[in-house]
Amino acid sequence: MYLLEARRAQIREALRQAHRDASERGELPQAPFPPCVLEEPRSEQHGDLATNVALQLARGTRLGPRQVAAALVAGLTPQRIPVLERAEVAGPGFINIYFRDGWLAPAVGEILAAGLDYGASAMGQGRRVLVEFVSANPTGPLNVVNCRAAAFGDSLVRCLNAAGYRAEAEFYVNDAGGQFRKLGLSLEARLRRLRGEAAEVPEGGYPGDYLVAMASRYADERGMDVLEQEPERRITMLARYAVDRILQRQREVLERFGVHFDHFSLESDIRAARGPERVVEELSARGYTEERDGALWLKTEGAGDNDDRVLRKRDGEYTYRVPDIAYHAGKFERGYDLLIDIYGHDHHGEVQAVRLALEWLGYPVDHLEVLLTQMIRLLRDGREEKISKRSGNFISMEDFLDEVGVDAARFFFLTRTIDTHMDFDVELAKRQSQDNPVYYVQYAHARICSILRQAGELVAEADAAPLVHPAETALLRALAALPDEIAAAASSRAPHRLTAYARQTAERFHGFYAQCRVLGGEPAQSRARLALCSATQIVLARVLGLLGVSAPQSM
RNA sequence: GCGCCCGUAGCUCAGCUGGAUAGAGCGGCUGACUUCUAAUCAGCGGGUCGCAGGUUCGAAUCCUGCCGGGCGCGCCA
Repeated sequence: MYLLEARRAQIREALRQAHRDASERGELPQAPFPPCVLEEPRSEQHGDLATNVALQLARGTRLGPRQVAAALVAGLTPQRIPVLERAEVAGPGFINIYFRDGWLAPAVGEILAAGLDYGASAMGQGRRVLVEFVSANPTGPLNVVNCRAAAFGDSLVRCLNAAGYRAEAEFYVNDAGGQFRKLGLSLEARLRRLRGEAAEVPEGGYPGDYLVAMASRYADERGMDVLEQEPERRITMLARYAVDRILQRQREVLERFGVHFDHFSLESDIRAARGPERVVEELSARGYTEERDGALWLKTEGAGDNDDRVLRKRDGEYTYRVPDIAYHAGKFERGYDLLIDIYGHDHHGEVQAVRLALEWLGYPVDHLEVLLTQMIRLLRDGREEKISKRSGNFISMEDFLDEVGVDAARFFFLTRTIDTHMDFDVELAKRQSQDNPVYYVQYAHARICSILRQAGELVAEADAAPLVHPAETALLRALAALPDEIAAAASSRAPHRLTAYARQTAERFHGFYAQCRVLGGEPAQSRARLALCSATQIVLARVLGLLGVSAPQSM
């Protein structure tokens, strides 16, 4: 158990004891002891930890909160909590708790012992989680929107794993259906133009330049024979070729971005396994479908959706949502305890229908969490640009990474919650990449590495007791908070908390650095500060690792 | 019209699931390098938390209604 957690548990137990004693003496009414939240007050004048339990307990009684607080404070004694300095009632009934100097020192040893595992917890209890994200159509290069989802999803997976879950990352590939066909047709048109025919990219197809380049490459590699094939066959062949190429390129960019996927699931495999047929048969057998106007509908209206949804079109084809449902059914069958989907907010209208279908198929939909990333509005020098593969107009992830850099890009996206509607000006982002806070954090890490190099000796363990300077304790406090931060980032699905934490920790280190000389001082103090530096280096490297950002040894 | 999301400093955004005096970065202004990396530090200025009600000891946070914006509401994905 980490330091802060141990202190909280100790205090909580003492308060519970005090509550029981006071109840027996008749000072407080008999009532269950509420969940007692102990947090770090915003102002250090309010102590090292504070709680509002007394305010909770006083609710619904005739007693004043301060009176309740006083009864509880009586139980906070140095006998029960050796490190306690004092506890007092404050404001409307808060209990503020002050510890003796040096109470944070043990954190240093904890961190040095744990190394880069520091902050890991068993919160997730080994539960298996599948996180699906990006899942971009394999019909064009990835763009900045995918970049945001990639940064978020990848970091979330890392946080979950650090917090005791067993999380895996999955990419779903829509390599079948209507868009797949249109990709094939678009490539065909490019190939024909190459041969001098006046072919046009079909309506709703993909007019982007990347298919022009791909057509030349195709011709070089395989010639034009494909154009003599039967229409359906050549469309499929070309689409397959294009998807393979594009997916390969997507994987390379994601790799470069530090985003790792454990699984790629293909829609074509799901179709080959007759997943869509099975879904439709099962839903129909259970009475959730209806034939109407030559199509087959899922009866979602009135069940939480504002309309019925088509499953099978009049032309006999399945709508995209059927393989989607089959895919999710398959994910449940694969034995995960929790499924997390990360989609763009433009897909949110589809979520309810898929959830309903899965529920009707008997799957535990409360184990399916759908997180929606908000839209990015793309600006270029203040003017709006439409981002769409189909319009062929977008900023590719590759270009973005070329111009802004991997670390700055990841940090940039991870400072925002996924709920913000971002106005994203590429020119501005490029200009500001020099000012990106990521360098502030990395610089702190590099500075520490420099000190440790010069110290020449490895600090394995040290007596951290001499750390009493305000800048030292402020830094210690930040280091001790990492386990809480990781747990919170994982459980609230909010890895962006860690960018704020990283920045704050770096800030405290820079402050410490400016005020406290590490090398060449009094030996005991110097050793303690060296240990503190070492612990800080571990914490920064750990957080940056969870964010997918590099931790340079020098800058 | 209906659904989801957003509205916090000049700009870009946090605000730990209801706590004490609302924060950061950038931009603006002052200072600090013969000492472990100045990509740093110290300081100044900047706010009717969109508006109006409600819930309670206590609201940027929860509820309702408005106003403004984004995205959905395809037999496209």
